[in-house]
Amino acid sequence: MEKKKYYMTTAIAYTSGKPHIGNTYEIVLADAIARYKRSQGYDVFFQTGTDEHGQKIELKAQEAGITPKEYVDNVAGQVKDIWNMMNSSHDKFIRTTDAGHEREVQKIFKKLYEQGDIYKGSYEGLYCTPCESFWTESQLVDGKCPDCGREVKPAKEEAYFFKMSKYADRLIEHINTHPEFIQPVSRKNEMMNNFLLPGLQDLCVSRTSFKWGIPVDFDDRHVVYVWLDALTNYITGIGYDAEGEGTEQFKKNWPADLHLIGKDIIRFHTIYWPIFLMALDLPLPKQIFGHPWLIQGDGKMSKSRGNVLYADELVDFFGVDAVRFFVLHEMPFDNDGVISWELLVERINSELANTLGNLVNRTITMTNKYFGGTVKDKGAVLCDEDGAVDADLKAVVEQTPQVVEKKMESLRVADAITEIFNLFKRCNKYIDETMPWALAKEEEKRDRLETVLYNLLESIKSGARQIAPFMPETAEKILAQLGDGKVVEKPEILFARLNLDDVLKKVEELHPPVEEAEAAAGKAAADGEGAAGKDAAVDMEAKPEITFEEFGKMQFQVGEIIACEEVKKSRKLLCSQVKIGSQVKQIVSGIKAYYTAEEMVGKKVMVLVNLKPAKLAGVLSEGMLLCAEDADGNLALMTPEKEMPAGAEIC
RNA sequence: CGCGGGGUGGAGCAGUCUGGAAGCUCGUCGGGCUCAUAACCCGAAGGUCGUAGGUUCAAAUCCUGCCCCCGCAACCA
Repeated sequence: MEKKKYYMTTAIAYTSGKPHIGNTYEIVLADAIARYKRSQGYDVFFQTGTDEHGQKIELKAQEAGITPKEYVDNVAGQVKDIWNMMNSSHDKFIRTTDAGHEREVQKIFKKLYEQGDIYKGSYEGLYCTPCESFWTESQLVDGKCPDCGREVKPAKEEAYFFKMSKYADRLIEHINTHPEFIQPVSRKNEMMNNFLLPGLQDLCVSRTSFKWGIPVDFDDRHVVYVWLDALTNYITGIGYDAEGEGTEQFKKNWPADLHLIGKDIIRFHTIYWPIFLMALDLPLPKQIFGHPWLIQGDGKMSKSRGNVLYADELVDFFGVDAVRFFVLHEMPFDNDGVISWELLVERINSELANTLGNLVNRTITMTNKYFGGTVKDKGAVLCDEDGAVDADLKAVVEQTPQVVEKKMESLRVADAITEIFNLFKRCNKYIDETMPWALAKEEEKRDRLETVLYNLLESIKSGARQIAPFMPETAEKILAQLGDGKVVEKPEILFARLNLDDVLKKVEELHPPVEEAEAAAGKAAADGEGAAGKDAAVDMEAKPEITFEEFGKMQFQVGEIIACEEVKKSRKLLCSQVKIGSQVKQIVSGIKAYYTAEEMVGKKVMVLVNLKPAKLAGVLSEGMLLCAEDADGNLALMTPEKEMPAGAEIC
């Protein structure tokens, strides 16, 4: 019988920087699904890759003083390394800068243009020249540019648009008749209510404002804008041809069985992508799963606190499979999951070291101790109770694959892993129920003892084979240790128990949080106030040296706050009237969380006076109140240490 | 009225669509066991399911108002 094909993809990673653990989660999840499907006999093709065009990358490269291509080559290399390190078993890694992809995107663009789905139009809107941005009527603040507060004037910019509305009805119909199309289902309504039912706007599919993209071949001032470029990787990667039939591989694999993506881009995959496909007269993918995000549990992400988590560092600490296990097991189906050093250690100790590692270890030890490493199935039971216990263990072993399959079918990977671990827990319980060490004391119970160990070994092997898609290396190690007929003499510890304090200490050494800075700044602080020790110092990245002249450009003065109110519709802003000499300036500051409007009034504060005015939340701000900020973002206003009049220069 | 997610024993979550005895993991306490990585097994304590109403024989679950958190966007000037 021919194997059923299964084509799945991840989103392609945007190459603006090194992917962190949250990005890495997706590839691990995809890989687990791919491996599972393969184990089920599917002929899987698993594609991942990188999305490498766009203005942001152009800018990043410019900052780094290299070409965009050099920049993305570098990042794409990092992405590949991390994916490989995580043991991703992808069959293809596509880059949107691959020549084949670029050529095909041009052909697709042209085809859609020629058949009238893409038309040349213009971005009509209100243009702010200094900001080089278009705004709609509704975005304006007091009729002016929301960014800089200056005048805008009507302007047009040429652009290509895709006629979304033409296919909307067909898409709505498809979504309604294919309830499994969007996963989790809760997202379906969101898409329908927010975008489809109110009516789709045509999508702008080209840009002229930057160059780093795929040129529109018949109009090279334009570059293909991201979605048409990125989404099409799913078909170009397997050999789609806009002018022909495409490769055998394409014919075999399309439509995709699963697009695995983050919940943030569900809209693009469930609306734009299907519509593009309709326009190309291709069948739609069977399922799109918008997985939740992994978020950091221990406070805000902050480099100075060393809690931005990257896969390679976690792997250094815990090993690939422990990290794979954690992200797969800890991720709820439709809620964000939490990751932190503490949680990692807890899970690794409890599940991997205690439940699984220890089980394998104790089983092997007993097999060696009592039978020199080899046991056979003697089928011996001493009483009815023994029979019942054995039967129960076997039942669990036999049922687990089916339960796991059910979970995996609905993409509930975390639950599937839980089921497999229930099998291991059942094994631990079995040891307690049968008490091999007691059996070993009586010669006439030797056959029963051997039977017990045989059952155990077989059960663990079954569990190990099932855990393979999720923890491939571990599964292999367990099977190797249990051996075929003879267990190893000295079992290697699979997962050592970790001490949380040791781990945290090591983390701290790797990311010196405050200590070093404290030592450096310690002296200054010590003779200032008596409150040394407790006060954590803050380290920040050094900025380039400036000249005295540059410093002199900044005008600092003491200001007195004579009135202050909250900015409506804003969460962070207070708007103060600040008296500086004889004039009064209006200054908006993001300090609502730390000061109330009332307590602001009357304060003498340090003001940067000659900062270019800007609008914040539609309110004009004509300067800046200076604050000190600690590592947690707490703010304290700077005030003169002795009484000074409003307007006094600070120099 | 910007968009969205969430508030369930000390911690992290499931359960909510399809009302019907409040569950999982960790932690705590007590017990058992000693083959094992102070691991394993059993038991217990601990919850007004954010809050106020409503529907119902029955609400964590459905409806309405309110409070509080968190992302994104915006606005940390």
